[in-house]
Amino acid sequence: MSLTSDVIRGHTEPIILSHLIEKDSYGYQINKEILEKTDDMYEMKEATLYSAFRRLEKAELIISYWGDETVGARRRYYSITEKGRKAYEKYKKEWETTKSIIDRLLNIGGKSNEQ
Amino acid sequence: MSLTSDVIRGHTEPIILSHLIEKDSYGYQINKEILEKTDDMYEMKEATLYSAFRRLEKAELIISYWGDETVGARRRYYSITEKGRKAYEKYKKEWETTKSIIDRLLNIGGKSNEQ
DNA sequence: AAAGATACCTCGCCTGTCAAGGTATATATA
DNA sequence: TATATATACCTTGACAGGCGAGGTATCTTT
Repeated sequence: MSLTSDVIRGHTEPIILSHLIEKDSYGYQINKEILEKTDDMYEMKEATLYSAFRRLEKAELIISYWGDETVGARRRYYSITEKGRKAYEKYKKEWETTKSIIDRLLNIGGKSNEQ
Repeated sequence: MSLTSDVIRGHTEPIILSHLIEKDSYGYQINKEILEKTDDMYEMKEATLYSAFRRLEKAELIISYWGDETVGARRRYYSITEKGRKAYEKYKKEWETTKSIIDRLLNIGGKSNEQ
């Protein structure tokens, strides 16, 4: 594990949205996909994930429905809304800004160092 | 103002350290320099700044001393320690990792999209 | 005299993370 | 048969960092 929770804070929701943009999904699956995508460098804890689902649904960025599994444990699927897509696009742009601002504040990038 | 507090969380301390690497400084000055560096896009709130100073000093990443101003308000200067320099270098490396992981999780960068 | 800049500080609320605990189903293994 | 492991959901309560709101003191400008 590599990322601290303080650094990931603020990205939890966009990360979830980015998964739901590709396809409807459910908690357990998103959790595993994050692990895989990051080569185990980041694990979103279940409690964190589910509390984020609650916030996202309340904000109407996602909606949920029960899967019709006839076998195995039931799954609650989440689907991104139009509002969610827009929020995600906004988040992405903000992230580009964030990166450049933090780079500047950490003196990274070599831009305008001299003179 | 652009950065949210959730996104900045985890960067407050490295940002302060990056200022102190260049020169000893004090709260009010660091605060203004952050504003200038980011073209007013990010303001570190005073309460945030001072609580970070407390943490950093407790962790021995910085030390403080009173300036000898004979005029104007007194200033408490902060100086980065060797431990602080090392922590800062570590933070910087971690930030590079963080950026690439979040990029990946947000589907940014176009890397490995198509097999 | 009043306002604004410089400079410090604390208290207490709010919010997101997460350890710890729980439930239920299915399958593999000893 | 029991037990472990994987799948799948969930809640509670502690904790930590950000920050609004409030405070103090000095100096300069109007």
